[in-house]
Amino acid sequence: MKISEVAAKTGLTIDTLRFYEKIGLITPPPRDDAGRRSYDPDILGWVRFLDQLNATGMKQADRIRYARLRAQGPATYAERRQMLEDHRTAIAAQLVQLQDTLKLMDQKVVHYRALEAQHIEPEPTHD
Amino acid sequence: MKISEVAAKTGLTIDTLRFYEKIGLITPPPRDDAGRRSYDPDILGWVRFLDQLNATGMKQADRIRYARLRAQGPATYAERRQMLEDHRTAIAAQLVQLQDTLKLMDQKVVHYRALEAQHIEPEPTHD
DNA sequence: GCTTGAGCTGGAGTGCACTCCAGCCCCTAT
DNA sequence: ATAGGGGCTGGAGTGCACTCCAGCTCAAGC
Repeated sequence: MKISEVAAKTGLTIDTLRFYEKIGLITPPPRDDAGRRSYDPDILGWVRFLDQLNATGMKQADRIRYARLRAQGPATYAERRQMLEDHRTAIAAQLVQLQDTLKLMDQKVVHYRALEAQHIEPEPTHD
Repeated sequence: MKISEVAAKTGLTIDTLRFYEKIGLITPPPRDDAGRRSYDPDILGWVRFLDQLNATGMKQADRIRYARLRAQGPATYAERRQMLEDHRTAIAAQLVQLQDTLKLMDQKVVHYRALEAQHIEPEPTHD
């Protein structure tokens, strides 16, 4: 796959893909005769997984660490599992925070509706 | 309350409190005779609320907009309610994302445990 | 055979949300 | 009365995660 295809299918920009490669989130793909990146389609799943870690608040440094472990193969299974367990814990904490705040939003919306009913805007009169 | 007390009770730093004032998240408190900020304890609830919006992904610009509306009083009830409803929607979306990823973490942890069982690290032998 | 467009590199720039600093003033305790 | 600590201002600096750019090469279509 060309870099533009990977960009289109993952939603990242071409610049971001190259940036991810530079910082070690993506292993450098082989190049074609003209020196252009030629990706294995497997990259799509990996990029989407990275995106999911991103969207759930994992730091770049940790994603890089995970990517490096992954590149080292089976010897790092335990360490990778530990990272995922830690992230699971972080997600659980975020879920609590979000649920609390969701509830608060609902309460406040109800509260504001009551306030709005009391505070009728003085309409411009034309009589 | 002195700024140091507000900082201690909210978890923000003194610098951050002054910064929040500068950008309009906090209305400038009255000053004592020596020109030092003297906060009404009500500030604590407001700061914690801001923190909650922050922790659930609301952008600075939106928090500032909300703070400004709040400072304008009852005339902005409807607009504030709308902002909270929008944020509620955003939170709901994040919840889905987090739940999906939580599930994925669990699956991957199970997967890694299986892989670990198959890949027994060759221990250094001393015989 | 030349233009167009995609891709390449190294490096500079951006936006967000703080965070730190120098140099000053005031109040309190010794 | 003086030394220390807290607070003040305006402005510069930081860290993160990209994002953009100049100037180049290469391959393909007209």
